[in-house]
Amino acid sequence: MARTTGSDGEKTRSAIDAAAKRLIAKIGYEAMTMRLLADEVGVQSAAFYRYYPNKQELLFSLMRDHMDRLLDAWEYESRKVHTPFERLSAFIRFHIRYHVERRDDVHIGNMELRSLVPENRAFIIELRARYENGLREILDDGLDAREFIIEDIALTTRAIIAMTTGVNVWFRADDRLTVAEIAEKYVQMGLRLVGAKNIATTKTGGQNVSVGPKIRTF
Amino acid sequence: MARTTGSDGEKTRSAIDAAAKRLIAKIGYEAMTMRLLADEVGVQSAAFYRYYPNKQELLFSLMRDHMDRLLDAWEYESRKVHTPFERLSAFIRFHIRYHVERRDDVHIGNMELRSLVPENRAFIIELRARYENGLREILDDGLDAREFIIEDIALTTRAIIAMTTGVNVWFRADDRLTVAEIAEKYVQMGLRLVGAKNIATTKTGGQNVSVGPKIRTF
DNA sequence: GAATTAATTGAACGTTCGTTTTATTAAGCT
DNA sequence: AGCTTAATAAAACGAACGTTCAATTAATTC
Repeated sequence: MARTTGSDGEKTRSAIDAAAKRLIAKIGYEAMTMRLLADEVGVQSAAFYRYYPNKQELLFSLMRDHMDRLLDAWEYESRKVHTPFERLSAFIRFHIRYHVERRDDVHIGNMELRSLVPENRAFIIELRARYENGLREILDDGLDAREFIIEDIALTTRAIIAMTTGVNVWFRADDRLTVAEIAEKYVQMGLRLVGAKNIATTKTGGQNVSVGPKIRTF
Repeated sequence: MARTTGSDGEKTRSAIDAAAKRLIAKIGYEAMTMRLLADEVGVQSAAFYRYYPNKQELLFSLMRDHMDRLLDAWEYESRKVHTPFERLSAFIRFHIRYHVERRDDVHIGNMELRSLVPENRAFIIELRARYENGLREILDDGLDAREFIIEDIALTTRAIIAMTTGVNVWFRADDRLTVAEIAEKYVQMGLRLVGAKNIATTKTGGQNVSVGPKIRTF
């Protein structure tokens, strides 16, 4: 046999991308063999090489595309907000939602950096730094405007990124909380972490009521 | 040739363990071939099978031993502190220090869970849950004693774990801050995250001075 | 409808994988 | 000194790896 009826290059390409994301996220890049990938797509493994020169280029392409989309999405989102308080809230909300909705992409981005050859790895790391800088600028501005209390901006940036990215590790769609609810709780925690002015933290004060809906708390 | 002069089973075993930790942390379990491992140790790959039945058992052994040591170390450390405030501070300090000092172990523990066969994976996940429970109990007690303000204990537990574990991702020994200094900053952030009573968060109040040394702040 | 291009198969390539087998030598014991 | 056990080397195993190649058929173009 050879070309199959109804075969279409564009469809096959996106089928390869989708299958690769699923497989790499599930078992890892090294563990995903070209034959496993081909089976998932429903073609022979040789068909792959019409679309990518090799396995490494597939991984790099998936990771770069993901980072491009992430940066674009945040740039778009960040235009809507202006005060440091609003911007930090928006960042955390955006980060958690986007990451939970694109779990495979994010998981691959976090786990498979080491599977990239050095040149490709450096490229992706640069994009990641650019994304983190978005948060750092918010903290900087909040500090300048005396809206935040932060001892160490670099550390706080990393702490917020790590904390919010961590949601992906344990989140399951059937959890007791929706993504939106979780995001709001993390917004609260993030604001408190930077000592945002209008977040009460005394025992009696309770939580700020100006942000997010009332949510059940287990 | 065969047995080499000066060869010693115990020494070879620990040489294998040490080399495997380095290699797996660096390039990943799947990417570490038995020949790479043997080269790192300075033996033939067949020698490995005197010490482990197969590659999987080596990974499982490394991960289980690490978790056992971690649990023991925290149990020992936790006996020294009693109030929720002290206990949370001690946990964060311990977690960061221990994790930074055993980077390879921790990195393997976080990255290679998926390389374990299901039975082994379940075993390690159980140990991880036990460790996280240690933190959860502290938050529980702090809430009961009205020393903490926490909306959601499960989420806050995960946030603190993620935030502190994240240090391992970026920490380098030649950074501007020592491990101890970083740990203290995270203690501050952690305490603020749970609204610990005697941590000031008003703009004028500045940071709590009762915990940790004064440290330069970049 | 013939020629061209796109998409894929099936088989094979050489290499490397984890592991096993067998032989050999060092160390420890009596 | 002779025997036993511990520790390794060297070579080989079949299986699986990423990738290539030639052949073949579907779709498109003229």
